[in-house]
Amino acid sequence: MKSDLILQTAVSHFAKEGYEGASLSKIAEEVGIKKPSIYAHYKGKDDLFLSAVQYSLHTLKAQLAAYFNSMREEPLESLLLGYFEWLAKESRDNERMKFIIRVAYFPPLKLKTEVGELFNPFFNAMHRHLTRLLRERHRHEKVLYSEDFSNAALAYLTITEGVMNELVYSGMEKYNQRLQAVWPIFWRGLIR
Amino acid sequence: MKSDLILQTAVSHFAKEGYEGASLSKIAEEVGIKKPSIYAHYKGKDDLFLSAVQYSLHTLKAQLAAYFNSMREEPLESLLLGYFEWLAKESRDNERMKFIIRVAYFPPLKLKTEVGELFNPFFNAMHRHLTRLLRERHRHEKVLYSEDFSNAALAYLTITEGVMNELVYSGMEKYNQRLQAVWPIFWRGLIR
DNA sequence: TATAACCTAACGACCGTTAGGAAGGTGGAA
DNA sequence: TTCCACCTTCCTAACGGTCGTTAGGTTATA
Repeated sequence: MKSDLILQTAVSHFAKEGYEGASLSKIAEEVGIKKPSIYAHYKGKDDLFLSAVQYSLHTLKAQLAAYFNSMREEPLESLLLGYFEWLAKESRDNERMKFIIRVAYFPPLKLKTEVGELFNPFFNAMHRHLTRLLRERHRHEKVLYSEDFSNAALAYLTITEGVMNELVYSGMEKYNQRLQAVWPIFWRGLIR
Repeated sequence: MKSDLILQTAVSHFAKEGYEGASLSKIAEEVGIKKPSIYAHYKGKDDLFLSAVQYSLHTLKAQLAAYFNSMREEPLESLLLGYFEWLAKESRDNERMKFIIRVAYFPPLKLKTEVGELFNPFFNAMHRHLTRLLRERHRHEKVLYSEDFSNAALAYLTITEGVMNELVYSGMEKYNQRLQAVWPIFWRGLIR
C-alpha cells in the first residue's frame, strides 16, 4: 500500500528533521511520487503528522504487549532489564522510537493539544501496566523494598526515558554506558 | 545592549519552536526592530543560533559553579537533591534550560557537528566534576556503596535528564512527582 | 569622517496547498 | 459481455505566503 509507505517515510523524516523541518517534497521524492500526490492519501501535513503519531503509538503498544507477554515467566530483573535491550534493538532497526520521543517532548506548538491527547493515554496505560506488574510480582516473590508500586513504576519509567534519550541522541555505545551505570544503583535501591 | 536582547529573545523562540520553526521576523518583532536589522549583529540565522547555544552553555556553566560552591559544606544528599530544586527554579524563571535540552537532543541536522562541539566538552566537564565531587565526599564520609565514582556520576546525570525532560515537557507538578518517585530509590541504591 | 545600527525594498527559494486533468481499475446497468 | 459512470491515484501547473538574505540608503554616535 502506497499510503503506508508514505506514512513510514514521513515517520523517518519527522524523526530526523522535526515537524517544521520536514518537507512534503522530500518525503514524496523518497517515496517516488510528486508532492501533490500525498493529498490523495492525507488531507495535509497536519493530517499526515498526526497519522504518523497514531501509527507509531499503535505499533509500539502492540510490540510492548507482545514483549511483556513473552517475558511473563522470567524473573523481575530479567524482565525490567530486558526491556531496555528490547527498546535498544527496536530503535536500531527503525526510527519510530526516535520519532515518538521527539514528538513526546517537543511537539509542534500548533498540534500540542492533539499530540497530548494521543500520548497521555499511552503513558498512563504504560504506568498502570507496570504498577500492576510490580504489585503482582511482589505478591508472589516479595522482592521489592517499598510497596509504593506506583512510584516504583514511575521511577522505572524515568530511568527508561533518561537512557532512551541517550540512545536516540548518542547511539548505542553511550547508551550501554549509561545503562550499565544506572541499572545496578537503581536495582539495588528497588529491591529489599 | 540590543545585541543581548536579540540573543535572549532568540533563545526563547528557539526553545519553543525549534531551529526550523523559529522565524527571524518574529524574533525581530518581539525585540522591536525589523528583520534585516538582526544582520547588523549576527551574520545570519546559523550564527544567531550558535551564539545562543554558546551563550546558554556559558551562563549555565557559571551558575552551576556558583551553586556547587555555595553547597560545598552541605551533606551529599542535600547537595545532589538540592541540585534538582535549583534546576527547577532556573527552568521556571527562564527558557534557557528548555533551549539547552532541546538543542542537546534534537539539534538542527545541518548544525549537528557544531552543536556537538559545544555540548560535548560541557557534558564531559560536568561528568568529571561530579565524579571528583563524589570521590572527595567518599574519602571523608565513606557514604557510597560502590567506589565506581564515574559510573555513579553518570547514573546521577541520567536521572537528572530523565526528570528534567519531564519538567520541560509537563511542568512542575509532574516533575515533582517524578523526582519524589525516583529519588528515594536512587539514593538507597547509591549509599551503603 | 568613519562606523555602527537601523530602515525600506526587494530578491530567489522553498513552503503547503489547490485546480484541473489523465490514466487505470471497479461495479452496476443494458 | 459491453458500456458507462465513478473513484482512486497520480500528474503538471500554479497559487499565495513566508523564509533567510542582500542591496542600498539614512541617521546618530564616536
